[in-house]
Amino acid sequence: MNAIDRLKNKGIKKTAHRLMFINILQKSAVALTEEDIKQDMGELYDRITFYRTIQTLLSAGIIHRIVIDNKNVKYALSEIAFRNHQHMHFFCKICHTVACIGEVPSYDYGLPTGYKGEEYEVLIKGICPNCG
Amino acid sequence: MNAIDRLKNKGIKKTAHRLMFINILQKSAVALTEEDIKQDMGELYDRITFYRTIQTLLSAGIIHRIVIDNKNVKYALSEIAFRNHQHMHFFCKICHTVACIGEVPSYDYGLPTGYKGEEYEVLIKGICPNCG
DNA sequence: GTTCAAATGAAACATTGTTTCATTTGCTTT
DNA sequence: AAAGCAAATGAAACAATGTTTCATTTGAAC
Ligand SMILES: [Mn+2]
Ligand SMILES: [Mn+2]
Ligand SMILES: [Zn+2]
Ligand SMILES: [Zn+2]
Repeated sequence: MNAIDRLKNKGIKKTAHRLMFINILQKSAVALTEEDIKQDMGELYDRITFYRTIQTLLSAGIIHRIVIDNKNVKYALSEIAFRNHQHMHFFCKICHTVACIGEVPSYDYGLPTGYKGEEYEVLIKGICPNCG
Repeated sequence: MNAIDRLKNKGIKKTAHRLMFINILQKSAVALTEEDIKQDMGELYDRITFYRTIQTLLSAGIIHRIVIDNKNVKYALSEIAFRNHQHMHFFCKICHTVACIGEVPSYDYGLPTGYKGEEYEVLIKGICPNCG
C-alpha cells in the first residue's frame, strides 16, 4: 500500500511531512531512527512538525516504535502482514540495525500463577546477515 | 546478599547514595522507576549523583534497566538466580508494574537465514495478580 | 473558489541528559 | 589514629529532547 492510501485509510490529512515520513520508511528494509529519517528529509525537516508527525502516525497505527534500550529507538511501518500478529524484532549488536522479523511463536512461556499474559514481545539480539 | 557486599564484590566504593539505592531495590518485589527510588531516598536525593549512581551500578552489573517503552523505564537488582540466564519481564497494562519473572524458554524462535541470535529478551504484557 | 478545521513552524518553556570543577568522602598506607 | 590520594559529590552550567502556545498556512469538503 502506498503512503497516500495509508493516510486516507485512517482518515487523516495527507501532508508533505507525513507522506515523506512514510515513504522513507517504505523504502527501507530495516527500522530507522529519528536521525535517519531526519537526514533523508533534508529541507523539509522541522523539529516540531517531526515530533508531531511521529505522534500522529503512531496513534494512527501506521508506524510502530521499537524501543531496544535508552539509546536505540527505531520506527518501522506497521505492515499489513503483521497487523494482527505480534512480530519479533532483531537487533544487531554490531551495526545496531533493527529488523522486524517473523511472528512470535505461541509457545508456553510459563507465567507464574496469577499473571495473565496478553501480548508477548520478543527481541532477539545478535549478529545480522550483513555483519556475520 | 546485602548492599555492602554487592559493592565490595565489584570493588567499588560504598557510598551513602549507592547503599540506599541498592537497599531500596532490595526491599521491593517489583522493578522501580527513577521517581520511585527518588521518593524513597528523600533528603539524600541529588539529581546529578543519582544519574551517576545509576550509571555506576548498571556498568557494575549490580542492577539492570528494563525499558518497556518511552514512558516506562524501571530498575531492578541483578539477582544471583538470574545472573547467567536471560529472564523474562512482565508489564502490567493496568498498574504498570514490572516484575522479573522466570527464565526465557529456549524454544526455537525461528530466525530468518543469516541471523545469529545470541540473547533472547521476552517481555510479556498483561494483567498482574494484583490487578486481575 | 469559499470555508473551516487541522497542520505548520516559530517561539518559548519544561524536562532530562551530561560535563566541568572545586570540595568532600572513603579507603589505603603509614 | 592521622595522612595521603583517588574517587565521589554537588553546584553550576550547558546540551539535547520533549511539549505547549499561537499566529499563519494548508488540505479537504462543499
Ligand atoms: Mn516491527
Ligand atoms: Mn529483570
Ligand atoms: Zn549488523
Ligand atoms: Zn497490575
